[in-house]
Amino acid sequence: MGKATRRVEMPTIKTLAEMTGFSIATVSKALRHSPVVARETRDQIFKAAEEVGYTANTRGQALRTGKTYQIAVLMPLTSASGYEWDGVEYTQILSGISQGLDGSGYRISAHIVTDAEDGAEMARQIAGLGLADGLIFSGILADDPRITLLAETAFPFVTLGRCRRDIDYAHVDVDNEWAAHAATARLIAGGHRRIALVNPSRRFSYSLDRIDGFSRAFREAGLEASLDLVVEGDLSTRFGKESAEQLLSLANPPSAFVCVNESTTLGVLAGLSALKLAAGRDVDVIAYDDINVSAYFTPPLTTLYLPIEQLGRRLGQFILRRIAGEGPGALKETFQPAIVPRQPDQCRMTPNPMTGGE
Amino acid sequence: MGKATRRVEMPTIKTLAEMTGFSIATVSKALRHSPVVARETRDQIFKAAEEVGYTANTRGQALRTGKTYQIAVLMPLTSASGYEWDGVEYTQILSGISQGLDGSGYRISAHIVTDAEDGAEMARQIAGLGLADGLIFSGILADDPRITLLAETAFPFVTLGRCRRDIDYAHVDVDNEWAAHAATARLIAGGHRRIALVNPSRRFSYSLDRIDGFSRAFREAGLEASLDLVVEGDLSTRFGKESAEQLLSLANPPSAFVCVNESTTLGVLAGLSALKLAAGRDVDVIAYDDINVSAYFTPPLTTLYLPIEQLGRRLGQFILRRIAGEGPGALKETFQPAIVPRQPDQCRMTPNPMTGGE
DNA sequence: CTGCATAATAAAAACGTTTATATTTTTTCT
DNA sequence: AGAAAAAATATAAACGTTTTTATTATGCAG
Repeated sequence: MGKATRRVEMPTIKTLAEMTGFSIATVSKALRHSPVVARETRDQIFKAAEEVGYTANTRGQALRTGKTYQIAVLMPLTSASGYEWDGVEYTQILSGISQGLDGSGYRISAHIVTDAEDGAEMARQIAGLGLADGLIFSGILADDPRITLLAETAFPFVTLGRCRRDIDYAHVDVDNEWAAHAATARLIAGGHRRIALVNPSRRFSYSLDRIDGFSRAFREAGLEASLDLVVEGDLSTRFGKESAEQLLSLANPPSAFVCVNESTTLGVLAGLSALKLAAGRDVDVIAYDDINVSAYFTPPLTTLYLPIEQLGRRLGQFILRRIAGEGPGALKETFQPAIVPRQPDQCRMTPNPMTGGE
Repeated sequence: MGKATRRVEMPTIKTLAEMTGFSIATVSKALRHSPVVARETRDQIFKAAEEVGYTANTRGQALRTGKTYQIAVLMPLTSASGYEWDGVEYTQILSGISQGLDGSGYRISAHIVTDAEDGAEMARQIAGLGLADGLIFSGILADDPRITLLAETAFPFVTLGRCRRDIDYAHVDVDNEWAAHAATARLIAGGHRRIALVNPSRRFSYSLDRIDGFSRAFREAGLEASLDLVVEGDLSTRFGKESAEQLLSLANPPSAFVCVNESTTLGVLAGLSALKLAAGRDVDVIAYDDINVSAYFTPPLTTLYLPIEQLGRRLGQFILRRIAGEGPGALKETFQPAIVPRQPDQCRMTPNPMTGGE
C-alpha cells in the first residue's frame, strides 16, 4: 500500500500449519526431521514448504535457539595510510573459510580490528554478547590475550597461528620454524654466511618461530647465526625497501635475504634495484609466498609456498566441529610449506673473513 | 550446573524493569530515548543499565524489528586455482566500508561469490530472506542482473561501479573513461602510436568504459585507435604475462601498455623480462594502482591511483543513508583517479610506418 | 471390553524486544 | 473543586521459532 512494492508476505511456519492442517509444533518438528512425527505428515509438510518456497526465518530461530549461524572473523589491519597491501592475503583466507563452511548454513561476519587491544575487545564482545557462534582470528601474539580470554569460556574459536603459552585450543598453523630453517639452510648450503631475516615484530608468535628456525639452521651448520641481520617491522613494502637499503649499507652486509611475505619481498627487490643490485645476481632472496605471485617477480624467486586458502578451509571445518561440541584436542593442524626453488641461491660473494665458515 | 562454565545470565530489559520498578515497555522506550518517558525515569533506567552492563540482545531486536544490523558484502572470487592475487583489493574495500559504518552499530557480513550468476542468486536470497539490511557489491556487468533485480524491490543497496542501463540506484565509481583517456593521451603525447590495453572481459561495465576512454584519446589526437591491441581476460598475473608475450610477438607490436590492475601489471612486467625487455627502457607501462604498490615495481611505474579505501568508506556511508530511507538520487559519486607520473613515458621506438601519425 | 502402553499430534510457553492500546497520574483551565 | 487535557506509565500483543508438556488416537495384553 504505502511503501512502494511492499515485499510479499513471507511464508512462515504458521502458513504451513494452515495449509496442511497440522499444528505449528508438528510443522516445526517435521521440518527438523524429528523422528516423532509420522513419515506421511512430514512428507506432506515438506511438499507444502516447497510449494510456497518456505525458508526458516533466521531471526526467529536465532532468538529461540540463541544461535546466530554466524562465524565472526577478525581481520587485522594496521590502517597505516599508504600501506595498502596490508592484509591482502585475507581475501584468500576468507575464501577458504567460506569453502570450509559451505553447506553448513553458517555465514561469515568480518570485523576489522586495528591492533591487538582492539582485537581483544572485539573478541570479548563477540563471545559475551553472542554476536556469533564461533570466532576465527589470526595475527597471534606470543602471549595472546584473546586466547587466554576465550579459553576460559566455552566459546568456540579457532586461531590461525599458535601462541607460546601452554593452552589447549583449536588452531591451524604453518610450520614457521621449519620454513625458516629450510630457507636458511638452503642459503647456507649455497655458501651464504651473512643472511638477513626480514621479520615482523617479535610480539608475534610466528616471528619468534622464524627466528628459531633461522638460528637452528646456523647451529646445525656449526656457524654463528647472523642475528644482527634480523630486522623487524610492519610488513609493508616500504619497510622491505628501507630494510634492504639499511642492511646493505652495513659494513658487513648480508649476501642473502629471507623475507617474511610478498609485500616486504617486493620492497626488498625495490631496495636492491635502487642500489643497482639485483636478486639472483648480487644477492639471493627467498620469500614466503602468500598469494602465489613470487613466480612473477623479476627474477622469479625461490619461495616457501603457503597454501593459504587451504588453511582457511581447515579453519572453517574446525570451527564447525568446535561449535558442534567437539573439544580442541584433535583440532590442531600444522601445515608444512612447500619450498619452490626458482634460483640456484648460490653465494657469489667471497665469504666475509670476519664471519665466514671456519 | 551441567555445562562447564555456564555463561552468566545476561541482563535483559526485564532485569532493568525489576531493578527500577518500571515496566519493560517504559524501559524499552527509555533506552531508545523516546520523548514520552520522563527525563528522571530515563536517567534512573540508564543508571541501572550501566550498573549491570546491559546491552540489548540483537536477536530479540532483530526478530521484533525485522532488522539484522548487518550489511552484506558480495566478494567476487574466481577461485581459479593458483590465481591467488584475485581480489586482493577487497581487504581494503572491507576496511573502508567498516570505517564508513563505524559508530552505526552495523556489522559486515561477507559472502564469497564465484560468478555473476552465483552473485545474483546470493543477492536475491539476501534481499528476499532479509539476511541483511543492505547490500554492497562490485564487479558490475554492463547489464547487471543484480541491479535490475534489486532496483525493482525496495531493498537498499549500493554498488561499486555502474552498469550501462538507465536505472536509478546508489553507487560509487571510479571515472574509468577519464582514467583510460588520461593514460592513453599521455602515451600518445609521448609519441606512442601502438598502445595495448590489458583489460577485463567486456561483460564488465568498466571494461567498456576503459575502451571508450582509450578510443577517445586516439580520436582527439586525430589517430586511429589501436583496438587490435585490446586484450581481455581474467585479471590474473598469468594473464598479464601471457598477454605481454603474445602482443609483443605480433608483427606490429605495441610500444606501450595500459594495464588494468596491479596483478596484471606484474604479469606484464614478467612477460617483458622474459623477452629481455624492460619497462621504461624498451616499452612504457602505465598501470591502475589498487593497492599502492606500483611505486615499488622495478622500475617504478606511472600509475592511475585509485583511492580504494576511500571508495569503500563512501560505500559504507551511502548504504547507511539508503537504509535510513534516503533515495538513491544524491547517493552517487564518481572518483577521479590521480595520475602519478613516475616515468617520462616517451616512445623510444621509431613510429611504425603503417600506423605512425601522418 | 477394560486398562495401559505407545504413537502421533496439539497446546502453550518461552526467547527479548518493540509498539499499539489502555490505564493511571498530573496539570491546566473554568 | 471538578472536568478536561496532557503526560507518564502499564498492559498486552506481536515478531517466528523451538521445546516442554498435555492431549488424543491407536494397538495390544489380559
